[in-house]
Amino acid sequence: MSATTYDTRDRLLDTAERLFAERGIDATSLRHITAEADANLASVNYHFGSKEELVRELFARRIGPINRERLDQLAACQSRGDTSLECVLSAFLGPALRLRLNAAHGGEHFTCLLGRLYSEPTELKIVIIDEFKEVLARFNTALQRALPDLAHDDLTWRFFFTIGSMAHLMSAGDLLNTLTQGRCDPSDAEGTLQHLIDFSAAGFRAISRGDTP
Amino acid sequence: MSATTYDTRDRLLDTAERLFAERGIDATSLRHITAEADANLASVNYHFGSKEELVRELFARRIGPINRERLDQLAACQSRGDTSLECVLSAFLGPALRLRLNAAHGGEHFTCLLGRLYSEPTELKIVIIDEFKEVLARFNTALQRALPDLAHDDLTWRFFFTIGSMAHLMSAGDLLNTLTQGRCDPSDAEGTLQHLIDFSAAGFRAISRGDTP
DNA sequence: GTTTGATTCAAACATACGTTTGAATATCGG
DNA sequence: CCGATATTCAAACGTATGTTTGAATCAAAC
Repeated sequence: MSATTYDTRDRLLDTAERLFAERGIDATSLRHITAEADANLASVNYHFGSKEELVRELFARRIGPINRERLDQLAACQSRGDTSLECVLSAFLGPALRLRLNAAHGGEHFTCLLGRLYSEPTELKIVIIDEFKEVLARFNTALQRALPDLAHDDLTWRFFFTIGSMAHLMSAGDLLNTLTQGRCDPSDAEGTLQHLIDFSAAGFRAISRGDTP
Repeated sequence: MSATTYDTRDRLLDTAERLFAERGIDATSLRHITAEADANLASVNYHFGSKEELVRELFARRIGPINRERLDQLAACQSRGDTSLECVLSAFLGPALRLRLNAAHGGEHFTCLLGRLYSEPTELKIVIIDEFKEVLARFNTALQRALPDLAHDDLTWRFFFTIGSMAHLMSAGDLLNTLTQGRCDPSDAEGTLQHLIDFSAAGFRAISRGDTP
């Protein structure tokens, strides 16, 4: 493979990522992508085989690193002897929220795509969720250790709510920024993370009236 | 307009709602909708003018009632003298979460669509958000009244997180049900509402370390 | 029973899509 | 410089989409 190969391939991936985030996957045509990437229409099928494979590769190249960073940070908490809820939440939420800042790696557009994935009906979701399951399991036990008195189902509900807040932040964060005229700015990853951890940690520690009376 | 008119129109709306929820709007063709609704292909354009108008009408017929119910319940809290955070949250979240139960009105499929709307790039969102803005403003002041000591920006962040949890529940609630093998079941609207209120209310009441040190 | 208007229907239209093809071009080891 | 391989390119293919059309069917009023 020559240098040009990688160039076109990566240009296609980056352009597709941006356009998918802006207009949605279905609504973005290969002609649109290749036109903006200064590539030939056939190049997508040459380099990836099909549009679906392009999408798959696009997600794969980002999701792996995020989940690895999550597990790394969780391990760092534990080796540091810090089993606090805040540390676990930071390990889970931080890598995803910081994606927005990785403009150098083009992560800015991907956050939106990833946030939207949770609610999209595509079967691609199943592949992603599968890879996500191990991370979910690990963090579940870490959360249980941080909250030994919380009923297991309550923990599941609250973890789900936290993921919802995170996903909403990723997919609709720009809307929040607009509506508040910049007063709440999700592109400040550390401040956003702090806000979300404050909110979520308190939610996790709430006294449950749900179904354990 | 004869009775048959309404029949076909409503059959189209209901079928479209279900298919859109299952496969997404873009991925659902008029041929698929009309075939499944036992209607002619041209009937969509006859009754609605275009696919986009069908979508618009589909959202309009559900969103109005939800927001009206929200404001009604909020007014009920206030006339009852109950200005508690829980009452406000219940007024906001309840009508949306209960939609899933309104199988009689076909609301079950719409929750998924509505939840997804928050993260979809369609310009349809702008129309919906506009109608949503007044509701948002009313609940914002109600929340401020319930939490007089909370900084305004903190309140905005936390309201946003709450909406994220709600949206995630609506669009991906089935996933939670599957992953927990039915232990966490979002189709039990009242139980779900209680869980979410517990979580969110505690999050609202958290001591902020965000940007007001 | 005929007329009028609303609704359905089969067929066609134009356009856009993802994919394939086969020739042209670039790249690089020998 | 040559030959092999990798990449680009313009063009076409087949299919699916949303929309339009004009005739056929229906319902009810006169």
